[in-house]
Amino acid sequence: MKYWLMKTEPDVFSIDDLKNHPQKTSPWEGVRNYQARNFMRDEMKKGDKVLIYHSNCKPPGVAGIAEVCKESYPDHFAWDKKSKYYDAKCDPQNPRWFMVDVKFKKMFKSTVSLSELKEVKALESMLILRKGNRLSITPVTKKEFEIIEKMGD
DNA sequence: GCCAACGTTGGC
DNA sequence: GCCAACGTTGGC
Repeated sequence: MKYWLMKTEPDVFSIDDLKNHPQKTSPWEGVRNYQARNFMRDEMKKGDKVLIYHSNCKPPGVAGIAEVCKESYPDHFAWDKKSKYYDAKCDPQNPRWFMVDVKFKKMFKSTVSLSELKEVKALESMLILRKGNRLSITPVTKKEFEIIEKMGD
């Protein structure tokens, strides 16, 4: 089993939105970055654990936990002209973008903020803490996941 | 709102 | 294939 961190802007889609979805699941649509796509398409498996990270908000940080409940399939929003994730260069016969579905697991009592994460020595190699990192999906180690989960409880 | 860091685009 | 210009991300 693998561990991941997925960023989302809570104004657009928050962990509360995930919790309130039918069956508490949702497709993770709209990823338009090849590296992040490759993680979803090739490496994310059912049952993998996911830290849900809220970005572009106060405070930024990990808000809770989800898990992968459906493995990759084409992101059909790419050819939905009404979607804000529409990509004119995409051909449904040859999908370019993929997504997985995630299921809500739990909300932290309070968000484990970015500044708190930065204070933990054992987390210093996390990609999310690197300056200028913009990748919206990053792998995390089991240890990192467990430390953050404990911080949130 | 600012701006540094990054990914993508497109001319050459 | 290089790289400048551009658009986006995201913390502050």
